[in-house]
Amino acid sequence: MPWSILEYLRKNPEILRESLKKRFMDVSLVDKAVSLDVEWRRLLTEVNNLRHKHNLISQQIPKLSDEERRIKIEEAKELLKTIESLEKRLDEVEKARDEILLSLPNLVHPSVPVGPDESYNIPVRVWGKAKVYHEFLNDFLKYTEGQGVKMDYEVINWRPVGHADMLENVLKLGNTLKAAEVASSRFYYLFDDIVWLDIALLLYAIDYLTSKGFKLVLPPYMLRHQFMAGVIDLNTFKDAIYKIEGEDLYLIATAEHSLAALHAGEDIPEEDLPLLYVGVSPCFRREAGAGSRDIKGIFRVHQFHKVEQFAYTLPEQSWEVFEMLISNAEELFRGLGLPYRVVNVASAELGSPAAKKYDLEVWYPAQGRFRELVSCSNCTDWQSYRLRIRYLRRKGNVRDYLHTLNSTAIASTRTITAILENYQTPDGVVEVPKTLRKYLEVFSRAPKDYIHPVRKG
RNA sequence: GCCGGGGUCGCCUAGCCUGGUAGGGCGCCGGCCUGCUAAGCCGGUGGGGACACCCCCGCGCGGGUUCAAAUCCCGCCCCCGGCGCCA
Repeated sequence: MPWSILEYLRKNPEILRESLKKRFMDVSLVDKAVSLDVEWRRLLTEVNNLRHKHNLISQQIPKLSDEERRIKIEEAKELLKTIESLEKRLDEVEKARDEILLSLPNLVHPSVPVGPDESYNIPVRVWGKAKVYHEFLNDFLKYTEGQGVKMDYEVINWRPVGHADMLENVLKLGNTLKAAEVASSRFYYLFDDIVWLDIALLLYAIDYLTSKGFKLVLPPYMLRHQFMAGVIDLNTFKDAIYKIEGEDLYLIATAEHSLAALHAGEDIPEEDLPLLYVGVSPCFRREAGAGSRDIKGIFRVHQFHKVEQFAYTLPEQSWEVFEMLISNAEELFRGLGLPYRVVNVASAELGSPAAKKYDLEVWYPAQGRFRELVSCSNCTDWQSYRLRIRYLRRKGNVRDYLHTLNSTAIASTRTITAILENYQTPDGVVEVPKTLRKYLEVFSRAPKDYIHPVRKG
């Protein structure tokens, strides 16, 4: 039972209340869970005692004479009626308790800034030299020095074209209007050089992480409800997840989901930990709560490709691995030459599974703001409890829930938008980041140095 | 999709027909013994509640029959083999 949340519920519910407060959630959930748990334990003891009585009678029956047997069977039947009604009550209480328990978010780590929205995110690091259009200079300084970090920049006097216009109207290598007609909005057709770019970005991330010892995985793109529910919370389910009609299958919104399910129900020997995986998959997202935000272009779409880092660790390793995952992501973006800041995400923006989250946000010169390209979370034992994944320590026969972590390595379409804004020149040409060239060289028709706008014929 | 075989406490396996407290082997943990190791012996090795004794639940999952289900019945999942279909 050493799931941290259940343990605190019984031993120190105040910790849970504090954590819910930090997330700006209803604290009364804890009190409900505590009283239901007390009631559950009381009923369980009562039922167990009666079941014991019934077992004793059952065991006597085969040894008795016919006459005595009839009497005992009647007695057992009477007892069963009482047990059944109590069991029904026990079952109800247990279901009610578990429903609350499974709806509780992870405990917020002490180092997480407390705040109701993303404006409370705290920048922890910056890298690179941002191209800042003079009209955006105030905003840029607000997001950097205004929040306590100093970032290198150069002021430019031409306004870059937004990524959506670059794709659709300047390079003419994407068609979201036709995709909207045949699929719906937030879908896209991409062509030629942008497709090569998508592939090269994936290869780049896969190459980097496998060379660091991560095990490469091509996972299932769909999961059963039971396993999906083990990885995400109800809100994510509602807003992000597509269901296959008529089947108990759900499209993954990230390889994280399949990678977390990879060891569901298993006990992993401690000497095998940490387990480091790099998954590559398409990601499907309903974006149900997004309204008309980022409706243009391919920044926020229903499907994209992503290379994902996933780790299973011992509880005492997870914070160290957490820093390792974000630094891997940072290294990838330094390789791409995209200027970024890393923020420690505010408590209310964490999402239920995470105890702490870093976002890596790249500077977008045409939009004049930082935008999230990487999300790195330590889910501690929140997912492993639901999926029943434990580590096994032979010394002392310890079996306990391990920690799971996940982080984007590279999400293809969003990274392409960042390249389109950061690598464009005033004449509409987009330079290909040098790191990607080795992954493009092998293809005869892939772009090598520049992506040029189509000339009007 | 159809037909047949199967799923037992980490692994292997007995029990199922003929209902009556789930047994054995291996591995692992702890102890005893021993100059050390090995062997040998003893105990433990699924979940939960009280945590001192103890008790309940657990044989792929979910129902049913019964005083009593690993065992009988129904539905589902997965694995193996055959047939069909297929990139």
